[in-house]
Amino acid sequence: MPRRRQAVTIKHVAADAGVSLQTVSRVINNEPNVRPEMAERVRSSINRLGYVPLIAAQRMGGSKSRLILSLNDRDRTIAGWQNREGTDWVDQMLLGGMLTCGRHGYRLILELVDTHSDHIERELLSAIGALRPDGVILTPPHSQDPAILDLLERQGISIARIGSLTPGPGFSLTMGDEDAARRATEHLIALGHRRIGFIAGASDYELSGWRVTGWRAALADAGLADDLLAPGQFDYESGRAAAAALLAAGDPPTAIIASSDQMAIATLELARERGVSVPDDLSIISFDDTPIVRFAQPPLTAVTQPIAAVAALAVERIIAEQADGGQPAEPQSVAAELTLRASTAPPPERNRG
Amino acid sequence: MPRRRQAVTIKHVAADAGVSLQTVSRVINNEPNVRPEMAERVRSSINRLGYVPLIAAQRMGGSKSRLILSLNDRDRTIAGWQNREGTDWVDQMLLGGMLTCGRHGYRLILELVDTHSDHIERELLSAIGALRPDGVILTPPHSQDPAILDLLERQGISIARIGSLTPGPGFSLTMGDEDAARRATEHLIALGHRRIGFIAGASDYELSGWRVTGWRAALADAGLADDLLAPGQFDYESGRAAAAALLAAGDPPTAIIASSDQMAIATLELARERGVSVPDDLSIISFDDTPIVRFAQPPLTAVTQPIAAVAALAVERIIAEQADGGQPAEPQSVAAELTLRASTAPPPERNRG
DNA sequence: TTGAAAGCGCTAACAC
DNA sequence: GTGTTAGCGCTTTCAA
Repeated sequence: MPRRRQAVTIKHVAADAGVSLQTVSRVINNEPNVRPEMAERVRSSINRLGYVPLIAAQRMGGSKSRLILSLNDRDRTIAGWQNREGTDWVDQMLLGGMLTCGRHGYRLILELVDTHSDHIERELLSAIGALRPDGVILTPPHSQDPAILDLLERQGISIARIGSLTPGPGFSLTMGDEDAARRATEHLIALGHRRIGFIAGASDYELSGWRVTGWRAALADAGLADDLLAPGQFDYESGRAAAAALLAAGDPPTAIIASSDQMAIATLELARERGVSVPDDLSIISFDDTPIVRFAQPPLTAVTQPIAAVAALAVERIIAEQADGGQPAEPQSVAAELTLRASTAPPPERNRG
Repeated sequence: MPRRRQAVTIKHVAADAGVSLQTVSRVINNEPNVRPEMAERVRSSINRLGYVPLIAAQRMGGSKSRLILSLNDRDRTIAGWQNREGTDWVDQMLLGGMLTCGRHGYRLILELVDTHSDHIERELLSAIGALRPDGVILTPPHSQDPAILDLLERQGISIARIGSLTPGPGFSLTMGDEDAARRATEHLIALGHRRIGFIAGASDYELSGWRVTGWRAALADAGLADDLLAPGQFDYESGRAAAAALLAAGDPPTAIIASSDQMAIATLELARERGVSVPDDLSIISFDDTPIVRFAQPPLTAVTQPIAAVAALAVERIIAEQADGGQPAEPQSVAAELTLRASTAPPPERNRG
C-alpha cells in the first residue's frame, strides 16, 4: 500500500500517449509547437486516465499560480455576514468571479484582510506569500489605497481596481456611478420633482464624488437648484442624520437619493416615523440594491450595481494580463441599471413644477 | 533582475538562523523535537525576514494540503446568488469555515459542483484532483450521497457530513433538527394552540424526517393529534400547496410550522390573500431563518440554524483528523435556537384549549 | 516540433 | 534533538 495516494500524473499521461512530459505540458497549456495529431493523442490519454493537473505543482514549476484573490476587508465582511441583513456584495463578487475563473481553469479565493491597523503590510504579505496569486481584485476603499497598490505592484501581481480611477498600478473598473446618479435624478425630474435631495457617501470613496457629480449635472440640465446635498458615511446612522437634515430644509425635498441601501432605509424609516408617506409625500431612490431594499415597505427604486458583471470582467482582465504581460489598459465601465419600484412617484400636488 | 520574483524561502530562514531546513520546517509545523531556544531563534528569523510558507510547496512536499473544500451544488448556489433574496447559507458557511480555517493556517475554498447529472464523478474528481484538499464539507443532500461519499473515501479525504446520520465514511454533524422541531411545537402548545400543522421538507433529506419526528413527539406529549402533516419540497410552490391543503382541513390548524423559509413565506402570503391574519388567526414558524423571514410582515418566528457554528466545527474536526489519522468519531450536534418574532401568538378565542 | 535535465519550496524518511 | 537525502508534479530552460 503506497504511503501517499498515487494519483494520475503528467508522467502517466506521457507514458500512455508515448510522448515526453513536455509535450503533455504543452497540450495542457494550449501552447504552440505541437502537431494536431500529437495533441489529439495526448488529449485522449488525458481523458482515458482522468488526468487533472495539480494546481500546486503547476504553481511550483511555473510562474503562474492560476489563483486570483478577492481581497476583502475583514471586519466589514464579517459584520455583514453576522448581521444577516441580506447584504450580498460578497456573493455577487463570487458569482461573477468564481464562474469566470472556472471557465479559465483558475480559482477564486476569498481572502479577508485586516486593513484597519498599521499592519496592513504584514497581513497582505502573508496572504500573498502563502498563495502567490496571479492577480487580486480590490474594491473601495482598498482599490485606491497607495500602500496596498504599491505593495502588490512590487510583488508583480495583476491588480483589478473596482471603483477607483486614481492613477496607479493595475487597471480600473467602474460601474458608471456618475451616469447612474444622473439617470436616477432625471427619473425623478421626469416624475415632476423639482426639489431633489442627495445623501452622499463617505468622502474618501472616489465614487461618492462621482455620484454627486451626476446628480448635480442632471439638476443643472433641468435648471434646478443643487442645494439639497447632505454628507453621509454609507451607514444607517449617518443616513438618518442626513435625511433629517434634508427634511429640515426651508424648502424640503420631495425626493431623496441615498448613496447606499442602508442610508435609504434610514430615510424611509425616518419618513415613516414622521408620518411622511413614501412615495406620496417623498420619493426615495437607493444605491446598491441589495436584497434589503426589495423587502422594504414600499420596495425601493434603486440603482442596481452590476457587481457580478464587474467581478467577471476583473477576472477576465487579470487572466488576459498573464498572457499579454500587462499592457497598459483603459479604465472600463459596466453601466448600472435603475430598477423602478414603488418608492418613486410624482411629488405631492403643491410641489408640482 | 531575477526571472522570477525571489521571495523569502525556508532556505533563507535556515541560513539566517544557522540551522537546517528541517528544523525550520519543524518549527513552522509545531512539531516536537526542537529545543525551545532553537525554536525561538528560528521564529525570530522568520519574523525578521517576513517568511511565509508557500502553501503549494507545503502541499508538494508533504501529505497535507492545508486546503478544505466546501462542496456546494452548482445550480442551487448560483440560483441563490442570482435571485438576490438574501439567502445567506453560503455566507454563513464561509463565516464559520473561513475564520476557523484561518486560525489553523488552512484555507477554505468554495467549490461548485454539478451534482445533477451522471458526471458527478468526473466533476468531483477534477475538483479533488486539482486541489487535493485535506477534507471536504458536505451538506444535504450530498452529505448522504453514497456515490460522493465512496469517491471521497477512496481518495482518502476527510469528510464532514452536515445533516446526515446515515452510516458511512466521515463524521456527521447535525443541528438538532428533531429537538428544534419539538421546541417550536412546544412553544405553540404553550401559547395555547391545539391544532398545529407541519409542512415537511423534501423526503430525500434525512433532516426532513427528524423534524417531523420532533413535531410528532411534542404533540404526543401534549396528547394532541398529529394529523396535520403536509409534504413539501422546501421551495415556495410546494409550500403554498401544502399550506392550502392544511388550511382546507375540516378542523384547520391555528399554527403552522414550515420546514423552510420559502415554505413559511408561501404560507404567510397565502394567509394574507385569504384574509387570514398572522398571528391573530394563524401563527407561523419557519425553519432556517435566512434574512427574508426577518423582513417579512410580520417578521417570522423561526428556528435559527447554526450554520456558521456547524461549519466551524466541521473544519475543526477535519483538521483534527489530519493529526489523529481519522479516529472513528461520534456524530456531533449544535443546537438550533428558536427565535421569537411577531408571527406567533395565542390562537383565536374559539380555538383555545 | 520534440525531448532531457534542472529546478520550484517544502516535507518525509532516515541517519547521526 | 538535529541534519541529510530524496523526492512531490509540474514548468522552464536548452539542446536535439
